[in-house]
Amino acid sequence: MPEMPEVETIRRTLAKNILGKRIEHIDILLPRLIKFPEPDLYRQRLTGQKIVKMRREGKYLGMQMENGIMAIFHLRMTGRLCYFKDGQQEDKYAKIIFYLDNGARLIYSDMRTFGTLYAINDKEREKIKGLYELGREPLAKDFTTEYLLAKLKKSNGKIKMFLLNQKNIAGLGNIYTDEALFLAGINPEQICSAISKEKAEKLHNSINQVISAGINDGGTTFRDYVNGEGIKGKHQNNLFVYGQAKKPCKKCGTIIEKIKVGGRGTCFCPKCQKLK
DNA sequence: CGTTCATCCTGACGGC
DNA sequence: TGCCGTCAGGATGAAC
Repeated sequence: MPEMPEVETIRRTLAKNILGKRIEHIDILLPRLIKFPEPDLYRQRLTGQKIVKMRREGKYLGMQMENGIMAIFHLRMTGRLCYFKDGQQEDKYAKIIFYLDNGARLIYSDMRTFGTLYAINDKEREKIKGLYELGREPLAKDFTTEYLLAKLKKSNGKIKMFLLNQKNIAGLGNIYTDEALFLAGINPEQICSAISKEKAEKLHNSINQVISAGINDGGTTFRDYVNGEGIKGKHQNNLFVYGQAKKPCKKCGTIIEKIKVGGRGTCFCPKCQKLK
């Protein structure tokens, strides 16, 4: 489940391997994953181009080409983008294959095929609604307590859903949302507008803390996630609540509960995260 | 406009 | 052993 720390780890591990390489040929095994432009034009825009920079915005991964085109990937749930050395066997869910000029391949694979791919110039950003509507992101200078508090005051929904909404904060998913709420001591069903300034400040710090811990651990691997070199993350060993249902809370020993909030599985400690 | 809910898809797992 | 239902979860678009 790639969230910001996972996508950032993929960005870094791919940059090491593919910057300066040229795409010689593209195999499109599942064309419907390419949302814009049409697959033929997608191939045309990227073939022969040199990869000059790797970017990331929220959970979107961007591969900047020398002709100004940006190849954008959103991995959704089970997408993977990995570098395969010459002769290395690809996995069975390979969907889009980029052949590079050193004999290696960059392979987009996806078991559940929810991922989305694009190739846009800088005037076409509105083609990807989720990208240009992204909120500010954790660890960024402009992600302040004031920004968070102002957004919270305007929301009548539950904090869990608020944090998952990319328009509010870019890059959080189910894992880091549950973890941040635990660290801040906030119940996932808490109504946003009722959250105090003090709690908002605590939440702001907790979000930054869990995201940087996730990046330092190279992401969280629960089932599918691997980085750009096919290696699993380590943050699954450092989780407080996500995936810990029926286990004792690491802070107070109370049994961690799992409930549904807005249709999403949600883990929390009923004692550390009391509803106010 | 804000919020909620079903939907896309495949595989793993539990119950019987 | 096999069949069925449920769950996993990011984003989108429809419905309210």
